[in-house]
Amino acid sequence: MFMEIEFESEEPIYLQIYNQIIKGISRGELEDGEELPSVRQLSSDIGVDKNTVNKAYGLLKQMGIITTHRRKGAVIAGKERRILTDYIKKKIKNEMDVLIATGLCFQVSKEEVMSMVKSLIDKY
Amino acid sequence: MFMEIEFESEEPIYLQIYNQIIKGISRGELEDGEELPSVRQLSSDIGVDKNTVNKAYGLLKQMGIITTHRRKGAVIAGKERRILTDYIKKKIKNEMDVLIATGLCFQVSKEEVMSMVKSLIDKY
DNA sequence: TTCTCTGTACTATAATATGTAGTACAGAGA
DNA sequence: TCTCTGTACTACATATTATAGTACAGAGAA
Repeated sequence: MFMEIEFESEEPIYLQIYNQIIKGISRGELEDGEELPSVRQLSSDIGVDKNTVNKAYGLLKQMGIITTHRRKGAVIAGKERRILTDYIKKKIKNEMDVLIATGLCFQVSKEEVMSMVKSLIDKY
Repeated sequence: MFMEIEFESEEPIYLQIYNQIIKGISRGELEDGEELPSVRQLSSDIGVDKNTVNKAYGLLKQMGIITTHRRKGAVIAGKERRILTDYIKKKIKNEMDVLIATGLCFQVSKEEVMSMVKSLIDKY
């Protein structure tokens, strides 16, 4: 599991960690039941504070994406535990809408938006 | 031009203003050369501080979406001035990628993601 | 048992983001 | 001259982000 953190990015570190684990699962690089590095291990590896990693893990746990154990650490939850709630669905739709509107506002055609999305999806 | 602000939202007010103007342009409700309400007017209308509205307008100006004049106030810029920079394109792609990965992580199929995007685009 | 590693919960500090409030100024136009 | 415009300040309060250190209970290995 590689984890690339951009410290110059405007995106908060804990969100970068969160997003990369989400992408890792979607790509199939992280499988159900697979153990993630411990909070202390990962924070040491990428050179950030353990509270920052813990925040990302806490968010993943809250979303039902990982489970945590006293000794085993953080583990990718089974597919059956990762449920798309109305809250998450609404949030995705709303953010997607803003991105589409931004593209259209900058003269990107509807066809170009669709093909951009398709090429992104095809990578998974 | 209607502007609905959700004060309970986790989305900052200045971003809500920014996004709604973007959507208004994409929907064709706001046309090239159309005058936006002044900073003082809009802040009074929606009940927020003028600095908050000014922040949204400043962001829109920086993106080339509006131009400002001493007397006329803020005006929707012509299409030819709204240029999709590499920075914006990269940002849209990156955020779209995260949204897609989140959907896939929660068992939404690729087909469902595509049809969700299509239905959102079709509204414009 | 003892030891180590795990998530987790605290406190504290610092920097940055967000929102509000008030004041002020120069330019444009009636 | 008068009014309205964007804009630039200062000041203040709160929230977010990130770091740092300490501490504790549970799980498992020795």
